[in-house]
Amino acid sequence: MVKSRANIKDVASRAGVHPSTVSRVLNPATRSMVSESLAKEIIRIADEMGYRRNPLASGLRTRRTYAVGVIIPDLTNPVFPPIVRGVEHTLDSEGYIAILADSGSKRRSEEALVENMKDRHVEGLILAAATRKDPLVEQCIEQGIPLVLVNRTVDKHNVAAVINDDELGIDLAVTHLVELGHRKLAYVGGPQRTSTGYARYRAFLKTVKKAGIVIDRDLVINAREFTESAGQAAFHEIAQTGKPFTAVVTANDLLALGCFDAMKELGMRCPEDVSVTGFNDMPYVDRFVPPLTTLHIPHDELGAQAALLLLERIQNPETPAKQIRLEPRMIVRGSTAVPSSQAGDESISGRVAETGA
Amino acid sequence: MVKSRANIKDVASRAGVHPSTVSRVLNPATRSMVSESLAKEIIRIADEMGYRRNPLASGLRTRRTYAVGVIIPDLTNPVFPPIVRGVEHTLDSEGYIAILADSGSKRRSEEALVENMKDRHVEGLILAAATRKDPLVEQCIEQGIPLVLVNRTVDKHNVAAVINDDELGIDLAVTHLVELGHRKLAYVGGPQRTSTGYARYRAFLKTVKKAGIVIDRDLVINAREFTESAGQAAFHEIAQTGKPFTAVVTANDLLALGCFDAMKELGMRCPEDVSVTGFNDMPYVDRFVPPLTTLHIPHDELGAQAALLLLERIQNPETPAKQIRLEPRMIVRGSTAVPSSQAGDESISGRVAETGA
DNA sequence: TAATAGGCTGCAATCGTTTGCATAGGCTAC
DNA sequence: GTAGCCTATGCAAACGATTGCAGCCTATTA
Repeated sequence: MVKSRANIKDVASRAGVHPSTVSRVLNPATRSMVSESLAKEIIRIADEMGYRRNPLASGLRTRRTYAVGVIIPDLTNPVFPPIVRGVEHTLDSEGYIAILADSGSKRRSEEALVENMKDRHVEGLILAAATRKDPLVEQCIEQGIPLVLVNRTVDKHNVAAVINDDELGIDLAVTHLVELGHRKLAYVGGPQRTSTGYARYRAFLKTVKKAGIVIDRDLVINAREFTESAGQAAFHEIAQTGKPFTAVVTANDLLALGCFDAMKELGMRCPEDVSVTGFNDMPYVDRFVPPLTTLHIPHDELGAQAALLLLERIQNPETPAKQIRLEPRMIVRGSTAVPSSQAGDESISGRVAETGA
Repeated sequence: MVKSRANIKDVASRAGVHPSTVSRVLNPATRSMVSESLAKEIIRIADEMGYRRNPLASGLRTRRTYAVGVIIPDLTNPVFPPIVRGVEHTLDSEGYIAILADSGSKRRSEEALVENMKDRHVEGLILAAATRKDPLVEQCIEQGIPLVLVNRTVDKHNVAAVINDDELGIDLAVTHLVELGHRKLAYVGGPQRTSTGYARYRAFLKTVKKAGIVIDRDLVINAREFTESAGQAAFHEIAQTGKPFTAVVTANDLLALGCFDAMKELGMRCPEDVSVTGFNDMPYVDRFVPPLTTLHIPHDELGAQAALLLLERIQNPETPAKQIRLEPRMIVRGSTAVPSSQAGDESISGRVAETGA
């Protein structure tokens, strides 16, 4: 404000050349057009004068902003900060900035946010909260906005995304429980409108069949939200069937926490009565009682890869829409254990009946 | 990219007027210059054509970007997401965007980030990680960049900030403990280079004196970082003195968690042997063992107020630099209790000696 | 030695808006 | 009826950078 920076014209007149020459020197792609000695001199002068390119002017002319929009459903959900950080660091190292929008409060629709981003001429968009059939995603694609999904994806395969390998994750969890000796498994899943909720649910059914275990469908509940209270309600619903189970696979740490809550209310102990696995490895789940056995997702990496993929697609819009799947890692903690000998029938269903009545 | 939006010239020619007239109509401040009927007609046409102002062109001319930079030390520290969310929501509702930068990885210095923001012509800056004497802050002020600190502030009073009332918070914690009957208090503080670390430390000494309690200075340790391991180390250091204490006031939840860890290592129980208070009320501290008694800070509100304050200062740079202090709220949970009768001397120091040897 | 090629640099238009100034009416007032 | 004023609009110059095109100068070649 006080004194505006030197502009390209200032540099030019100081160097005794035309502004266009300065522009060419300062632009790596066109630098070779200018004789080396002059280029060096101009660079020296520009540095000396503290010249910095004005991105507004430059962007106006070139229609590039070196900005991408990042839309997050809820930044206070501990899954997203590391993703955002990964995205931001990667973007920054490539000279891009991240315009962050949290669509959390329903005050504003995601459409409005995307519209806003478009107005700002972002060069691409990273969406962390797509649903399986997301009209917003369709819209972006139709409009030709480079788009990368992260964390969740859509059913159609023609959109770039960086996600977790849900099937592998569930497989690891189920295998872990089976190896401990569990045979009667329950499942608390997430909303089927999300790719994670859906994929983990499908994976559970598939993995379990592969392991030769027959699942009682009454012990499989998909919650409507990935929240503690939804997990709690789901566990109660499962317990209320009175059917025996020694372990619960959940699709998300928060759901697992909800299960903990429900178990406490029902007087059940984890892992003695029922083992529980989570998904995500949120911060501090190792400090809960019991420490949660869960699947670690490299969220930073998810974000970094998403940013990279987006930049690639910005460079070359014809790049086919890759789907990158990162591997989760099983973290065994205290919420899973060998099923207790008398586990199963009477002990659990008895307790439940007691409380449920 | 496919088809570029209608621009002001398109709208003008469709309306049969000069672009400047359209510009005036579309700008609330100059709308009254144009006859009402024509204005209405132009607006209709602009809407119909889906006209959207090009912020690059507009910004180039007006030197406004409606963008502010938000610099966060580490987004994965649970304190910051709600702040960022508060900031972002408020900015958005005023037509501004948030350019987020996480200075976490030391790869890039904060100076570089600020420089970057300046290059991007942000209209102001929100800094969440100032130290008490922050050269960066000085630099921003010198350069006349509207600046608001949030979460932490600097010693000088001429800079706008939205922070927590640290003194009140510590007062609440100490009062709570004293009311429970504690007299022998220890303190685990944070880095004195931060305003929070410093203010809480000063507040502790002051409050304790006010309460007529004499503090053994060996039981007061300021950790170098606000981390679990630093808290753990500090607690060990305190315990190693062998001096009696029944409660520890900490300057931060992470430090408190570190104390939990150290106590576990020393075979001490919380709250039976020693009560612990935290500061921040991070998510999930209610699920730890024991659930942490701490001070809740309205972080969203902190962020929202900071954004508001910044916008105000952008509007009118002459606005005096207000410091807004939000009140923390005491949340009593399981980590504090009445001191046990035999608490203090032998029991604790005995245990410590045992382990420490 | 003259023609030509090619490498450097300058020229000027352009990106889309904004805004000080000019001007054309219509109106009031004398 | 005309001078003067006010209002509504147009004009054109910015804002700062980029880039196709033109032109100059040097070097190469015949």
